[in-house]
Amino acid sequence: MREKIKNQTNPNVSVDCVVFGFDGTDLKVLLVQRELRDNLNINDDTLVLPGDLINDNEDLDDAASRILTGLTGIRNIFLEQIGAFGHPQRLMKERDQVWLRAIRLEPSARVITVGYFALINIKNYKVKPAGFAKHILWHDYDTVNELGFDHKLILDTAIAKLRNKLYREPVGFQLLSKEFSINQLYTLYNEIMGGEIDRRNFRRRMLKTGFLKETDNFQEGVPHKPARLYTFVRKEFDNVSKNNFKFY
Amino acid sequence: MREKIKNQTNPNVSVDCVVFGFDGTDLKVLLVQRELRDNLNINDDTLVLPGDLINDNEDLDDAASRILTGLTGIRNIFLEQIGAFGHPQRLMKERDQVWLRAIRLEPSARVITVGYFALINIKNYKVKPAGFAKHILWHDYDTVNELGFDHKLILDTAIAKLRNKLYREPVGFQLLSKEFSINQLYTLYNEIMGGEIDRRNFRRRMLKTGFLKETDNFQEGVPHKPARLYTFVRKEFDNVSKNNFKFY
DNA sequence: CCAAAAGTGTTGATGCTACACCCATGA
DNA sequence: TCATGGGTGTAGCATCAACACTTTTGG
Repeated sequence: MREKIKNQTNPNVSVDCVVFGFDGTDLKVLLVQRELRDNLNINDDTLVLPGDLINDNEDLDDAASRILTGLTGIRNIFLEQIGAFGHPQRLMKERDQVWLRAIRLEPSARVITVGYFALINIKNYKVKPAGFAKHILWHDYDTVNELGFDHKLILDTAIAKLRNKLYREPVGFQLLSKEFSINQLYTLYNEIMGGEIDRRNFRRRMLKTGFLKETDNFQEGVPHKPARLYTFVRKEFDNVSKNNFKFY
Repeated sequence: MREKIKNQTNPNVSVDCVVFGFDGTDLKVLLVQRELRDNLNINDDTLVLPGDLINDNEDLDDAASRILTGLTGIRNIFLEQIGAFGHPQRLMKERDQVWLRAIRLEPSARVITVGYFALINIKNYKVKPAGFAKHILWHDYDTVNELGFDHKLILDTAIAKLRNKLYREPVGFQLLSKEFSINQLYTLYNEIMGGEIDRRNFRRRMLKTGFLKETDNFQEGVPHKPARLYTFVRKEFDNVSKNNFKFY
């Protein structure tokens, strides 16, 4: 049997992470198949967000970092708190309880969770060979249905927060490679906003700001005219942004 | 000696509330002088946000409501979560520990707090006779200095969130009476934004939207031309707001 | 030469800023 | 009649949405 939680774990507070990634076309979310992750045999294919109870001497942000580094190997991930989720019944669905009884010292304890969202460049995340890491998967954001616990609610809150941030802050660049084309940036924004941004106006607005620095590099291996690549210059952005800049 | 906390209280999770009010001129915050509130004798005049540990069967939002209703008598207060604050040392300043030892069963327990902010019309809050409620006070937002625990951080986060919300959502009306003049609305926005909004342009923009319905009532008892009063019509606002409306 | 995406320009409407002055009222 | 805030008007500039066509490359 699996070793249960250690003593310094706080039984009442957990952290869950919504990790967004972008593959050039679609927005993705990192999900965990909990039965596989925890190596159980309870016939449960429920998907959940990666998360864990916090340690008693650990800051909330650090707990979130710990979870993400454990999953992806990446350090210094862009991370931001979504908020606390504490409905008294949030762990009480029967399926969820089965899993908790298998894994927790106090399966019926009241647990408040603190949600975080992260943005990572999907190419920096090495998908480990199937079988070893089958319990982790990049799921299309658009087609996520039910998740375990209240994780769908956390995901919905995360996307709202992301959209909101995207409006004024340069977080989109976290999801792209260091060099990117304007149209990749456009696709990203358009996808996340689920909406109809005009491609031509978007391009013009971005270029006018001056915080995109053009490089001498172009896309390679594409079956059409290769686009010029740009980098994001934070210093320039900070100037522009004082002037109440908006991305869309 | 004061009765200590009851058994069903969760020792690891609390809720703290930032209550903003507006008196027509200045933005105010509701603060508590903790020694007086808890009827202690520990020579401690530290100001803190109103807050409490949550009960184990109680939703976070409900805990915040409970605290506010207890303080002000008002039910159905506008309330919104700010986020969780969980630095491991957040209760460990010596002054804070003195107070905790006097009041808590587990004064050194790790406590994560969830912050909320509320907006109330200052006139709906009956200030009780001094002596009885001296421990509660409306403090000018501008002149708040240090607070106990990490409450200054929570307050700073709250004002940022308020400013952000103010931009797109009609929360300002929560701080005014049902009927208000355009210039009262202007003063409120200008005060909260700490900034220089043009009064005339603000008025024009607000009136153009159509979600302010003019009444036949005017200010009374003012030593100058009485302003016409308006009400806020949410239904109209929802129309306008689909169209990406911004307040400033 | 075809497909597919990159890249470019214009026009009209709208909104915003930055202004200064008169009005109505109570004291 | 004076002080105080209430209320109005305009002109120029900047921004934005809406829209279609040409260019460059790989296959």
